[in-house]
Amino acid sequence: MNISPPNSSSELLDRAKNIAGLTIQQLANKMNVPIPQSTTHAKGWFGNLLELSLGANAASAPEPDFVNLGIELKSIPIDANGKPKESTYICVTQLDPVALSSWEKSLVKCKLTEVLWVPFEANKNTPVPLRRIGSAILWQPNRLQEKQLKDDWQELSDMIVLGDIDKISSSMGKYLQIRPKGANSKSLTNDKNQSGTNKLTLPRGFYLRPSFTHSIISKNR
DNA sequence: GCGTGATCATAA
DNA sequence: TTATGATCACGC
Repeated sequence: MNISPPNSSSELLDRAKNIAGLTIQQLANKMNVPIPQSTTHAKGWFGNLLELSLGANAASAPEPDFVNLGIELKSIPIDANGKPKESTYICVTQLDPVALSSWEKSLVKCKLTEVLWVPFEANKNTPVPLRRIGSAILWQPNRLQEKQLKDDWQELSDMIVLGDIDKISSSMGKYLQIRPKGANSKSLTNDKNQSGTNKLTLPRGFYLRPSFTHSIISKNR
């Protein structure tokens, strides 16, 4: 089942409203896709189902899911109290001096310009098919939120530019953190920011802490 | 390997 | 219980 991209943000919101309240089973049936037995080996499965359902471009390119609208789609697992269970992956940590030169040019800002958050139940006691999809929230960072992200981004980016990427720990950053993002701990990627010759390092990505995403999905409903 | 979609698993 | 560091699957 193929769904064309929405032509406007309101059309996108309408589509999201139409799937709110459905169980994962119901949405999977609607899209005619099988539900995995376990999410252990299908970690991004629900995110992909959501993309299909709303008509996102299926390309795995470093750009928003709805290119024409500049909107990124994020599914977010929440517990019974509506709190995010996990941090939210945003994008890879680019190890390129140009990309790290300013917040405005960063992939993080590009991805977080406007986001459609789709919360869903993820209680471990609820079988995956019975978990329900929540009400989507179309969000743009306010001035405070953008400053919070920018400050963390700046601090972390400065370290990378200075060649201190191996000193970065996930505990750094109040709202935005950097964590490993690779096939495994042996994965390597080229760090172009080292002084002198290039050096290989662990690939990493930017993530939003649960406290930040919680403020987004709780304030708006 | 890179970038997408993320969650898992264990240490703290 | 929470968060860090590790890992899974896919297209190219």
